[in-house]
Amino acid sequence: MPEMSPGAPLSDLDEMTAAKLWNNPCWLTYRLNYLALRYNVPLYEWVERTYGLSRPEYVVIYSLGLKDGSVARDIAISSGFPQNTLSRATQKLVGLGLIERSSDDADRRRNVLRLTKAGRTLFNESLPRFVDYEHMMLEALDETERETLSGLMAKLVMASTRWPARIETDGDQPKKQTRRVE
Amino acid sequence: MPEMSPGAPLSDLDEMTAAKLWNNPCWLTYRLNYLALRYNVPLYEWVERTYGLSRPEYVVIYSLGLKDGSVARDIAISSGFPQNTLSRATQKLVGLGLIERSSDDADRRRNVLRLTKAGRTLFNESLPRFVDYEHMMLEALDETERETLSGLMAKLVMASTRWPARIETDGDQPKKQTRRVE
DNA sequence: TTTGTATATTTCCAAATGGAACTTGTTTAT
DNA sequence: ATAAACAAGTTCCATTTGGAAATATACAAA
Repeated sequence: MPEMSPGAPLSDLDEMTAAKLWNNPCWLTYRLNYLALRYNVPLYEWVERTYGLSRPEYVVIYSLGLKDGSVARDIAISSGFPQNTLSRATQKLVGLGLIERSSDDADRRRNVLRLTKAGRTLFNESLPRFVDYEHMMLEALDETERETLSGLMAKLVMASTRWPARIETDGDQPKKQTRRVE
Repeated sequence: MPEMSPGAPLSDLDEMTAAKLWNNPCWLTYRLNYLALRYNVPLYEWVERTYGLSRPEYVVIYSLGLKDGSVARDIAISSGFPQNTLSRATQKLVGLGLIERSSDDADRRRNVLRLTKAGRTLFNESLPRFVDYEHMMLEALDETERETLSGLMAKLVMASTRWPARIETDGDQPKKQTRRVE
């Protein structure tokens, strides 16, 4: 179990953040969440301010930018947003003329989603902000380190299909004395 | 810019997830979000089911478990939840007898939060689930790789204090043709 | 002092959220 | 074939959320 206690540069972190980073049995997952947050918050705030789109709405645009002609369910699975949230998001984006929806002839339950010209333009125009911010994050590492990090994270992702999506409750004592109060 | 196209084991990923993982200019941040989600969803669902506590409520418990005697603001900064959400969470936890709140005599704006015995018990009892899940995630790596990953993520975290919390809008064209429709 | 600014927390409220039920279409089993 | 099970998407609605204003305290400057 690796542990790091860096010398100087944590001075500008508050004590609790420092504790969560350097003195946390779940070092990996806290760092994952912390770094994800540092990225998501400024970028999605920028999207909201610039285009008036919420995070799930932009996620639809981004997802179709990477793989056009998908269905809402694919976006739900790959993004973690629930289907009804994405249903609302696609409705709004159709209204804005950023995507179009056409039902799949082979299976008419499926609504195939595609970027319109305007949607593709928005994607092309906004993507560099995301890429630039990520590049700035990676400036802390040299090229070799970036490749190492990419490889290690890829290993985790590939292993992730074997991780349980649900944690079972202990069969024994229900132990629910704190449930339901109010 | 590293890129990975692993041979076999992505077969059980759907196509859009695969595109986001292996064909995404923002490989780092998508993997961060993906791995964080894979961890957060099952664990916080388990917490809700087992203790009836929401994610921000449990975050308060966890934060105080790592650093007791903090104030709500420390938890907000280190967790990313807004202060009013944590204010509500602490109120509920006080009502449940899991934490206690006492105003700091030196600065009476500050409400110092501490775990009660029951809160400490809940923390001690639940922590192993989080630790075990993280250990399971790390089984994909050997000890050397874990240390490398820890070090690389620590480098990013230490650099993060220099990342902007807000992305400025281009001074030039306002370009807001998609704002406000409905 | 007094006045102004900053900080910690709470309250207000309009909007977003997501679980569950529902609709429509497809597949499987008998 | 027909019924049951399943799947994609939507709607309903009670709850949660978080931005912004309000409150209370502290600190700094004139």
